[in-house]
Amino acid sequence: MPELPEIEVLRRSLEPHLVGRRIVALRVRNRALREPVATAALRRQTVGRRVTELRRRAKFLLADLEGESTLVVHLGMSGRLTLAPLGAPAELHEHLVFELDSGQKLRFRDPRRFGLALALPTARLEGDRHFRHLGIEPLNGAFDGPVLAAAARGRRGPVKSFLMDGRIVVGVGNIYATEALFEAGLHPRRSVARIGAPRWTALAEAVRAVLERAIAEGGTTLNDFADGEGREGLFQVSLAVYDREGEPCLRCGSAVRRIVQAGRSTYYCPVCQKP
DNA sequence: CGTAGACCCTGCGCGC
DNA sequence: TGCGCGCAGGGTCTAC
Repeated sequence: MPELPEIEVLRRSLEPHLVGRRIVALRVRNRALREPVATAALRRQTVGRRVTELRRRAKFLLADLEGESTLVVHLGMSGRLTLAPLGAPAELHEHLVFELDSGQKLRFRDPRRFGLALALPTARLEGDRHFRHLGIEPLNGAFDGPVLAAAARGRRGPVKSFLMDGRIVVGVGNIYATEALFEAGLHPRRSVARIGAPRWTALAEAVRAVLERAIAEGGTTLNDFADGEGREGLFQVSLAVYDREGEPCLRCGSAVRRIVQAGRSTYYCPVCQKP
């Protein structure tokens, strides 16, 4: 479900409901996520503490808590975090419930269970194995063409895989990698060894622009994305090529093509995006 | 070292 | 209707 824009939209929607609130109880209904939930440690580092800040790193949502601890949540493919009144009945696949002193509860629902929830000492976040390898944030000022070009030096392989490699740049998943390549006029199979400085700059700008537009539109709701208050995104109507196989390219009218790279669908315009 | 593929899991839409 | 198949927004581990 979620890439960087969806997590950022979720973060903004949850922020006013979580910051300043205290977690008063944690219910673990199913601990079999991507990594088994360490129930006791999670409870010890969250319950009784007030949320001081809600942040995002890559596709992780980070709730800093009193006492120098941070609740880390990753939504995987199908995860969802929503607020509900304390008395609301549990949903199917509602694995974790954080009860708040506001009379609301924060529910983590994830049918496929590729998601993740853990708590870490705030100071140890960056060194933790989940964060250690992460690359640059694409909405940072430091992200630009030369940064991409430098990261690509000595590498081979298709530019789409490069864009989706979190060790290079974080938060860009299958939808937004596909869209950014269209916007930059780059064929997804183009080798990173055959991209020059101007194209790297165009690509960095395309990544940033696509992500920012998606955030402004509330994210992309293909099936089930919603923010913390259940609002769906609108960016799917702005998608230029993703999930549009056979439909006309919005720029030139050619039929959009679909290929599979590293097991994932890629869509592109055979005219606007040259190999 | 870097890259491709399998795999984790459930749900949905499609064709038969 | 019901069933099987392919596919889905992520990440990690293994085999080359």
